[in-house]
Order: sequence, then structure tokens, then C-alpha cells
Amino acid sequence: MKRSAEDKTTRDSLIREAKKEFMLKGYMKASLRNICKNAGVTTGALYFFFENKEALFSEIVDTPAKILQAEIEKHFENEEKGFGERTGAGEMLDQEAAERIIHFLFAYYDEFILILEKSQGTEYEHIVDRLVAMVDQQNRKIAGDYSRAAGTEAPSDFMIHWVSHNQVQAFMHIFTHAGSEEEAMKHTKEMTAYLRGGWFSVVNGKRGKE
Amino acid sequence: MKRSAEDKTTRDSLIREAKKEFMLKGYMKASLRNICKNAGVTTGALYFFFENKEALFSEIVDTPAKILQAEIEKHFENEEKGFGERTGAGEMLDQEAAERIIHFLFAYYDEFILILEKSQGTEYEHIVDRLVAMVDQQNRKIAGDYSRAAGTEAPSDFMIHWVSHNQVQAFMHIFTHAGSEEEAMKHTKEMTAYLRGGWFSVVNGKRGKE
Amino acid sequence: MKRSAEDKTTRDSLIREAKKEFMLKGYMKASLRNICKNAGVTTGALYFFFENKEALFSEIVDTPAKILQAEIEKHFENEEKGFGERTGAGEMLDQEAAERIIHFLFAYYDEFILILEKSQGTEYEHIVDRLVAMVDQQNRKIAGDYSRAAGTEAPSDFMIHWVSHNQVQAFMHIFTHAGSEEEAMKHTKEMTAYLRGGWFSVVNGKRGKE
Amino acid sequence: MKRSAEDKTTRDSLIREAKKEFMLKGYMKASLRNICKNAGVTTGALYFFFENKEALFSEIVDTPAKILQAEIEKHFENEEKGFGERTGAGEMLDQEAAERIIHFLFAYYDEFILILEKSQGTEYEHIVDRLVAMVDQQNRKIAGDYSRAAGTEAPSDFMIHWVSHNQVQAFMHIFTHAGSEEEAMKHTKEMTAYLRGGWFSVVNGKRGKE
DNA sequence: CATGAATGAGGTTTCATTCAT
DNA sequence: GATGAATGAAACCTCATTCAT
Repeated sequence: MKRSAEDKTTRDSLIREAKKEFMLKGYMKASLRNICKNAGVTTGALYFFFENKEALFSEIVDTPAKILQAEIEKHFENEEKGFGERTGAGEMLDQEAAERIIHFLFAYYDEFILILEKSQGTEYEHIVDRLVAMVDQQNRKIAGDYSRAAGTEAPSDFMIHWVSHNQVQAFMHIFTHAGSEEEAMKHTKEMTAYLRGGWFSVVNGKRGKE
Repeated sequence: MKRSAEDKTTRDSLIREAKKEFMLKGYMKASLRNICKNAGVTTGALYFFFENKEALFSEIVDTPAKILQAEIEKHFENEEKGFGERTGAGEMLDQEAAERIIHFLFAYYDEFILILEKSQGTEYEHIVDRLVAMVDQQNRKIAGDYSRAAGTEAPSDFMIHWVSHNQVQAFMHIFTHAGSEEEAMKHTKEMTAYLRGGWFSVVNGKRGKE
Repeated sequence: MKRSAEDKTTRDSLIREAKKEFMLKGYMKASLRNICKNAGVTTGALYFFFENKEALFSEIVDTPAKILQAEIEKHFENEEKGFGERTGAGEMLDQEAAERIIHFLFAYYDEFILILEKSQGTEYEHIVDRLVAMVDQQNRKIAGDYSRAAGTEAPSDFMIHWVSHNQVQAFMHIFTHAGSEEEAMKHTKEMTAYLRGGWFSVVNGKRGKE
Repeated sequence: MKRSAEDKTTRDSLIREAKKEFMLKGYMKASLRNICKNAGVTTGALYFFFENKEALFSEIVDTPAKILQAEIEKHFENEEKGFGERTGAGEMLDQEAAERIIHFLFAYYDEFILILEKSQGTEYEHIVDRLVAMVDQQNRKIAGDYSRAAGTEAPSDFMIHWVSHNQVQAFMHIFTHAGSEEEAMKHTKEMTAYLRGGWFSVVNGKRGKE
């Protein structure tokens, strides 16, 4: 049976309606029956395309989620290689990298909203924690290198963890609070300054206040 | 039927078991049946004391939540009166106030964990946003005062909002990541330094880096 | 709400309709919806009384099943004590014991039909095997004793197992093929003769044919 | 698409996987989807070859089932003709005939396991009853002939039915409990003795015990 | 105060089957 | 011959909630 341009395929309708439903109610409260009804098919059809509720959610968000993680990892590897060129702390996520990530988040706006705010009850509900852990590991290295080079005391694990947490939060905040990608980009610079300032205060210990 | 000292009243048992259940599964996945079963009563009994599921959750967390908000408001009022004494930005939440809040959070440890991490599906799921809004309002004033006094450009609304967000997050982070109140107190100082550093970078614009 | 004499309680209605449905369709094809519909309640009511489908089936058949096993065990224990009095093989299940069992089976006619013919998909589907195993153990002892006393060769494990199997089958056969308890009792005697004849043939080896 | 020698045709794959699935789960719990998945085709393909689930099961077991019935019928006809040669009761199924049947059962081992233990929910679930009915009819004749010749009282219909039942059961038992055809053959002799012993006890009435 | 019973709506999932292509 | 899509019905079960007693 031919389909109208709006419908495309059943699979597409299902994903479209699933997005809406998950967006509106969150994963747990979303109803598959509702999704199917709105997509104009029976629940059986849904189960032809997707293994179960979680797989449907996964189908929508997994690719962006995976890519994001990969992007960050790649970035850290690059940074590793160009260590000598870094001018100092605070550049763990330099301007350019930050912008690439922001761009990516906006490219998959709906998907990241789902991941960040509507994924409770799925395996994605702790994705932020996983990102923080990645950043944390990297920051630990950088902080160690820096303090050794500068002869200062290394920051506490707690503060490093907080900084990592904060860096990730910063991205999420820009993403969820900026009305558009352009606006977000503008904020990225300011944000970088902020993070740098906080990081200096931590890494330089008392000297940061003088 | 007489009750043992441990049980106290049915109401207490219900609240005790509700806490456990909400803690374990989060609000949405928590089962009233389960709570009642563990409390040794039937669901009817629960509905004698509490209007519904959300009211039960409320009963546990509302008082601490309200007090926290009140504390913060009171603090801001006090700050208002003592404006002249402030030495500068970053002190919106000074060390002493910060410690009072941390102390309070730990005094109601379970309740705040419930509010912060287990409340999805209730009216409390956005309490952090409300706190942020309060802090935001205050920060806006302070930033305005400061920039007028110092002759610098005021930070963007966006960054003020972020700073507010971050201040609240900082408390949450300390609260949820410190193993004990003592440990939390230790971190509060470092954290204050961090927040101050970030704030300076924003408020002083380029000069923050020099 | 008062109920008519026919209905007694909802629980009774449910059990009554469940019996009918299980009887008619067997466990697996039985529909809980159907049972509830015929009992005039919603499925929720069923789940108030019974944990799940299997528990409902269990509720109906478990007591008789347990008692039957216990009866047989008790019988074997008694036999053990009175060993010297036994006149020979074939009396493993003497007339009196047989009649007690037949009586019991008929006392719970529906339940044993369910157990024996409608329990596929439940834990009871192999109950006959378990009974056979019990009888088997006992027969092994008896055959050993007898062959030692008579100086004959002991029957093969295979044949002992068959005899056990056959004894159990005999009861089931009488139970399912007799129209009434009275009729069944009549057959029990003949059956005992049959079993005895078979047993002799096995236990006496070649001599049985002479 | 060409197929490997192992696959032969789609039809063969389907039958092969259907056997596995029915063997593993029994007819009712077997899933056509699963069968198709394991056979590497879609359900549509299955329905090209087989009308429905039961027809698929039939395809596997029907031929052996029919042949078995025919074999038994043929045997009875032969027996009829050679009546004078029979030496007495208990030989309704003589050693040679028994061995032929056992051989046949083992020649279609899987199929008969399916018929005997995995066919609930199909028309084959009562095949044993049908076999018993056939044997029953024959036994009735024989018992009549014998009692007339010997001047004894004929056994009750009930006991004749039981004997028939038992004869069939005996074959099933040997088939399902022997590890191999060889082993089965060994047991056939003992079993014949057992059946004869039981039969004598019934047919000779009281004299059987003397 | 509390029970025990019951509702009713909804949940996700599975199934055999069909059919246009 | 076989696919891929879809149906439609039914499956078991869980839930918060209500209410007469």
C-alpha cells in the first residue's frame, strides 16, 4: 500500500509518535497503546519493528548517545597527543571542541532532550554520570600534569570530580536553556571563561585568591 | 491492637516503609501495596491517613523542602539589609550560610535524597529549578549593584542564570557526594573558592584572566 | 453486600469457575478473563485472592495432591514396620490400602482429574512420575528382601520400575474409568489380582512360567 | 538463493526446526515465529508449505502414527486367520509382533516421542486411547474365545479394557525408558512374561492364585 | 482505625495468521 | 517461493483507588 508523504512508513510513524509520547510523558508513563493508536497501527505492528518498549526508546536515542560519547573520547585522545601545546588548565575542553559538541547536541535536539530529561526507567537514565566519569578521568590526568609542572598541590579528588561534573552540566545547561544553536554558541565562550575561572581557583589553591 | 515500641503507630510504620520503598524504587515505581504489606496494614489504612500516593510522598518531604526554601529566602533578606558590608561578588552565599544549609540538608538526609533523586513524577521533581529561580533573582540584584559600583558591564542574564544554577548544584553535589556532614563541611570551603573564581571570571569580563 | 446461597463468596465463585474452565480447556488454554467473567468479577478481584494463574490452580489441587503423597508415604512406613507379616510380594499395596486410596481419589474427584489430565504447564504435570518414583523405591526394597529370602534372582531395575509404573497407572485407570466409587471398589480386587500375577511372573523369573 | 546440502530445502529446514521446537516445548508452547527464525525464513514461508500450526505438527508425526495403527490392525487380522495355532491367552501380541513394533517405534524415535509426550493440544493427544480401543476390541474376542473353550467365566469388560490399556502402556514404557533399540528388545521378553502373568490371573479367575 | 473486597483501567507482550508484493 | 508488514485478539498482570463494614 502506498503511503502519503506525511506517513512515509509505519516504522517512521511509530518513531514519530513515540518521540511525541516520550517527550510528553517520559519513558515510564508513555503508553505503547497510545503510540500505536496515534500512529494508526495495532500494537502487534510495533512489535514487528521493535523488540519491546525499551528497544523503541533505544532506537530513537541510541545513535546520538553513542556518537556523543565517541566524540568526547576522540577529543580526549587528540588532547593527549598535543599535550605540549596546551597553555594550561581550563582548556580540557577548548572552545573549538565545545562548539562541535554543542553543534552536535542541537543536531539531535529532540533525542538529547529525551536522553537528558525523559529517560528515567531506561539504561540511559545515568548517561550523564557516565559522561562525567569520562571527563573525570581526563581531568585527573590534566590536574596531575599541571600540578607537577607548576609545583602546586594537586586538587582534591572531590573537587576534580566536581569540576568534571560541572563541565558536563555546563553543556547540558547551555543545551537546554539556549533557544537556538546560535544563541548557544554565544554562551559557550562565556561559559568557557567561567569554567576556567573556577578551575584556576581550585588548581592554584590559595594563590587563586590573591 | 497494641503495638510494640518499634511500630509506634500505623501512620509511622507507613511513613517508614514508604521512605524505604521510595528510596529503593523512586516515586513512580514505588508500589503502595508493597508499602502497606511491609507496614503490616492494608491499603485502606493508608488511605485513612493520606489522600493518595503523592500526598504520602509529600508528607515525607514537604516540611524539609519548605524549610529549605524559607531558609534561603531568609538568608537573602538578611543579605539585603547588610549590603554595605559585602566585600564583593561571590559572597551571595557566604561560608556561614553555606554551612547552615549543608547542616540542614544532612539533618534530613533521607528526605533530601528523596527530593533530589527520587521525586520524578511528583510536584517536587522541579524543586531544584525553583531554588535556582530564587537564587537567580538575588544574583541579578547583586550583579547589578556590583557592576554599577565597579563600572563594569553586567553579565548576561544567561550567565547569571548559570551561576545561580551552579550554586544550587554545588550544594546538591556536596550533599550527595560527601560521605558525612563533616566531610561535606570540609568541601564547602573549596567549593566556595571555585564558585567565587567562576563568578569573578564572568563579572569582571576579560580582566578575570589577567 | 449479601450474596445468594449459590454465589457464596467471590472467592468461591472464582474457584468454581476456575475449576470449570481448567476442566474444559486444561491449564494452559484456560483464560483468567473468562473465569472472572463467569464469576462476575473483574480480573483485579482474582488477583486479590490469588497470586497468579498457577496459584489459582494450586489452590484447587494442592491439598489433595499433598495428602495423596502423604497417604502413600504413610502406608509405606507402616508396611516397613510390619515386614514379617507380609506373605509375599504383590502386597506392596494391599487391598485395604488400595481401597483407602481409591476412596480418597473419589472424595476429590474433580481435583484429581485436574491433576491427572489438565495440569500441563503447572508444577503438577509430573506428579505421576513423582508417585511412581516413591513406589519404585519401595518396590526395590521389597524385591530385594523377597529374592534374598526366596533365593531367586532379583528382577531387573527396568522391570521393577515398570511394575511401579503399572501400580500407579492401575489406580489412575480405575479412578478415571470407573463410573462411581462403588464400581471402582469392585475393580480394585480384580486389579490387585492382576498386579499380583504380573509381579509373580517377574519375581519368580522362569519358574513363573512353569 | 542456492542452499547448502545441510539446508536442503526451506521445507526441510522448517520441519527440522519444528521438530526441535515441539520436542523442547511441546505443541502448545512451541512458537511458530521461533521455528521460522531458526529455519531462517519468515512466517509467510511456513504458511506456504503448511496450512497452520497443527498441520505442521501433523506433517511430522502423521505418517508414523498412521503406519503404527495399520501395523497393529494387520497383526490382528493375521492373528485372526491363525487362530488355531495360538496356545493361549497372553499371546495377543506375541514376541515377534512385539519386536516388529518396537523396531518401528525406534525407527521413528523423535516422531513417536512427539506423539506420546508432546502432542497435547493436537488431535494426536489421544492417540494412545485409540490404540487401546483397537487392542481392546481384539482382546474382547480372544477372551471370549478362550473362556468358551476353557469353560471359565469371561473377565469383566473393565479388566479387559485394563489389560488392553496395559499392553499399550507396556510398549510405550519400553520405548520411552530404554536407551536403545537393543536394550528395548531385551526388555520385551520380560515384559511379555509380566503381561502374560497378569492376564492369566484375570482370565483364570480364582485359579490364578493357586 | 482498619479491614477486606473489589473496581476499572491500563500496562506490555505474544501469538497464529493473512496477504499484497 | 518467500518476504515483510500488519492484524486483532487475547494473554497475564499491576496499579492506585474506593468503600461498606
